[in-house]
Amino acid sequence: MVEAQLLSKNQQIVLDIIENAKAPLKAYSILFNVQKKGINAPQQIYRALDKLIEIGKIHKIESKNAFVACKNANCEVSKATAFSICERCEKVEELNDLKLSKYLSSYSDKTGMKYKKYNLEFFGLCKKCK
Amino acid sequence: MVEAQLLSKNQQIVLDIIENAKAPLKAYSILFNVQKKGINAPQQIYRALDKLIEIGKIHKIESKNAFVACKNANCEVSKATAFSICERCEKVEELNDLKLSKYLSSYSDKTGMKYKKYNLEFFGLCKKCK
DNA sequence: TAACAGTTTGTTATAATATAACATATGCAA
DNA sequence: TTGCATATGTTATATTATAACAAACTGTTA
Repeated sequence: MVEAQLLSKNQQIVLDIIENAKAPLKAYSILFNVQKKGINAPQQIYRALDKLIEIGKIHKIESKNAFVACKNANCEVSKATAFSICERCEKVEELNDLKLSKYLSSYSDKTGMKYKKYNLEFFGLCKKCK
Repeated sequence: MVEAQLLSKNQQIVLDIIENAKAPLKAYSILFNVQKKGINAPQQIYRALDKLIEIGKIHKIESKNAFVACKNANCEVSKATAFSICERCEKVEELNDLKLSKYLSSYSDKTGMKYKKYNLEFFGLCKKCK
């Protein structure tokens, strides 16, 4: 059993905001939302984000420079991530498909290079936007 | 048969630089390299990059904000991209694995959402760095 | 040819994203 | 209670990307 990670004050504030958001949040939009709580500088946001990513609590959506909470229970480390992104409404869902993650985690290319980590982003139209 | 796309002057300059580079290039590093050719502003670079991406001549490595030439002959549109990225030396290779691309292109998730496009980035250590 | 639409270019300015550097404070173990 | 790692606060700056507008070029077609 692994201990639950204790978060610092700023880390918890940032995580709460991301977890309660309905869409991926950008760093500066997080910043504007926490200025009432005494966080004033981008550094404070980015430091919290870095830590939260490191321990797997959130993921960065690279194509959007935005951050989402991890939906996979007890995700301690982010090394295998896959997202579904709607190109119209910008809705983002983390995929949780064991078959897909097994396939990709065990993937090795022609040169025999083995991978420790991957990130996959799918784009299309979600149900509502179709 | 599809006609080869004719590139404008700036588009060709930017493409040449990216094609001759051994690693992904960042927009501003491209800019510094073409100032002798009369290109002075980021807009000119980003416009060329946008067009080159649109027609599939180059791809953006999202995790690095950098650009590489497409290695797949006659790639007209970028809708299925996969890269191998070395975390030590930053070497990036475009994967060209028909099995992988078929698997991902035909992937549909539990909700039945179908995807038009994907981008996959694998991270690890390349042969040299292992 | 002249008028036109579409695209590309050039240019200045600014927005958005992210990190450097340094001083101080806090938690906690030896 | 000292020492160390981590977290915080703060100012400044680097990096990445887009807005907005005017001018030039290209290929139609009236």
